[in-house]
Amino acid sequence: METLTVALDKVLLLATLVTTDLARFERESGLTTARIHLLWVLGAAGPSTQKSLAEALGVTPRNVTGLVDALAQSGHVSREPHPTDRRATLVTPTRKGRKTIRDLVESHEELAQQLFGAVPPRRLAAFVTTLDETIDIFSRLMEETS
Amino acid sequence: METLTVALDKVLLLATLVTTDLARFERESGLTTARIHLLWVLGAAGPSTQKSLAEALGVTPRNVTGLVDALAQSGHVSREPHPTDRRATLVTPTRKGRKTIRDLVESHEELAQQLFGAVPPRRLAAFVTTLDETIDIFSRLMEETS
DNA sequence: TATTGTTATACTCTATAACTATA
DNA sequence: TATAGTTATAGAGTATAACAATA
Repeated sequence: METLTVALDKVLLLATLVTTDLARFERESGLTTARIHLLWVLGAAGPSTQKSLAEALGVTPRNVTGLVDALAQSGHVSREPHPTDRRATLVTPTRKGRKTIRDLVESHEELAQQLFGAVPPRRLAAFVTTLDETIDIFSRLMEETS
Repeated sequence: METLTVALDKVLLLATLVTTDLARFERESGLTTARIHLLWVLGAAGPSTQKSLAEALGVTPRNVTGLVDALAQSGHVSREPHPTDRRATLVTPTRKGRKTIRDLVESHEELAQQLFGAVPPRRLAAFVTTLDETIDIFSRLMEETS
């Protein structure tokens, strides 16, 4: 039973370390977590309405208004007219925004390599497999309790 | 290289799942993350000055004032006079606060068992070992870049 | 002179509700 | 009538700066 607690502590520690790395990107880019998250979604989905961003981020449309205001102010996105729906706007990354998204992807890949690059491939495979099992168990637990 | 990205994605997913579980505790207790964190530290350290809480939590003393105000209002802690330093107060958990801390510890242990209880012991040992390596690498990386 | 905790002020993220323009 | 996005308002967490009481 003690082994179990040790393992969870390590997962929590790892989660903290990953969070810390994201914090570093925030400092360097001058952006906040919420704005980075919006840019990340925008990078994956392409120009989007604020409604769809609100759904993807799991926040209210009002909140998206504020985030887009800030990202427009800092020059990362612009509001473009929707081609067919005059009520809607298409939030679109600017050149600066696209560069930030590229940096974010690179930082993500760099982290993956530095985090796991030195682990022997055989052990890495075992790690991924065990993590898969763990996540399966965890996911079922979450479904039961929610 | 692709395997690396997959592995990091799983760690991020796991971190999200752990966060989700904490959110459940928040809903059930009516507390927020910041207040739970303070209670957690208090449970580990015992009655503490606000200064030491600020250092443990990595926030400003002013912030602790607000968190202790809220936790005192909800009946989880009280401000007691410091026995030797009349400037300082000893933030002390009430009976209700102590119960919440016990629930939090139990929830933590329960999570550990549900998360890892179904994993065969041999695999669990491998998991912990691999995670140790991973965290070593990650920690060194963090030190270099900070 | 240094330290503990407070008041004052401000910014970010988040929410609900009411409203405007458009579909 | 329904939807996209806004203004209005509010609460939580965070910060810096100035200040009081005490060390």
